[in-house]
Amino acid sequence: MIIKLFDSELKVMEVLWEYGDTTAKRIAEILKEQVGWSKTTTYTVIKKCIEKGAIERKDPNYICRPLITKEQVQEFETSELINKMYDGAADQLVASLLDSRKLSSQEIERLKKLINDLE
Amino acid sequence: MIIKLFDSELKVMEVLWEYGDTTAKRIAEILKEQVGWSKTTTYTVIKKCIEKGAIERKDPNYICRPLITKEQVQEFETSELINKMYDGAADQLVASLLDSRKLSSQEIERLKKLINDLE
DNA sequence: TATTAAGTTCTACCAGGATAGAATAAGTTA
DNA sequence: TAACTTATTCTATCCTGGTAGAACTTAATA
Repeated sequence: MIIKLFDSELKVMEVLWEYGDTTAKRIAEILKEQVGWSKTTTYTVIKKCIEKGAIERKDPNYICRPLITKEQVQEFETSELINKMYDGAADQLVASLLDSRKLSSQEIERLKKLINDLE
Repeated sequence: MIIKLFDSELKVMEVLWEYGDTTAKRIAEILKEQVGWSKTTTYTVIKKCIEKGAIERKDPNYICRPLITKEQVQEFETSELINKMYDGAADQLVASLLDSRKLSSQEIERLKKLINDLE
């Protein structure tokens, strides 16, 4: 399933991913605290997420449950970046990362292991 | 230098990166052809790029010259993604790429080489 | 120099995402 | 059931990026 989430929607999803299934009320409290959102804002955005199929809310307790994982969104956003900035070539992105020294030596070690252990 | 380029600005920059230094007129022609932009739109966006320091235009021929490279923008956009979606950890992004099978086996081979040859 | 054409800027409109106040619905308790 | 609280939606505003028409300026040419 491919859904483009806006930044505001992402904020709501992140609460769910971090805190697990919970009520709209609770999400509102958390976002009030974290980013100062009014209760209404949170409810509006939750509604959008439900309409988009990113959240479902079933009786009896009206618990909000994410229908997409953080990994799915990561993948989607990453694909967008690759298409927009790297001509669709994922390896160019990695090459650029290695190149730009954005990775610490520990990270590089970890990746080296990852990639060599592949398949 | 850190500049956030909007999508429209990126279009102009991409023309410069691809075609090399050239006149506003030429850029307008290309973007007219490529994406249907009116001449005015192109000029407006070029102006924004100049104000932002992404393009310079010097006498006598009013040639537009990019002041930032595609690589810089790639790096910037990639950083944004990493911060937004991967808690600032670049290696998580790479791990996710390996995981999601976005990379062909050729690409993986190439990366394996790249990473093992590092340092 | 007058006329025309090309280059550039000024200004404005439009769409969409972010945000929230007021209104309404639903649930609770006396 | 009335009074009150809490949950939810309706509607609207604001802001910003994308886009371009009209006006203006500069250059070319008759």
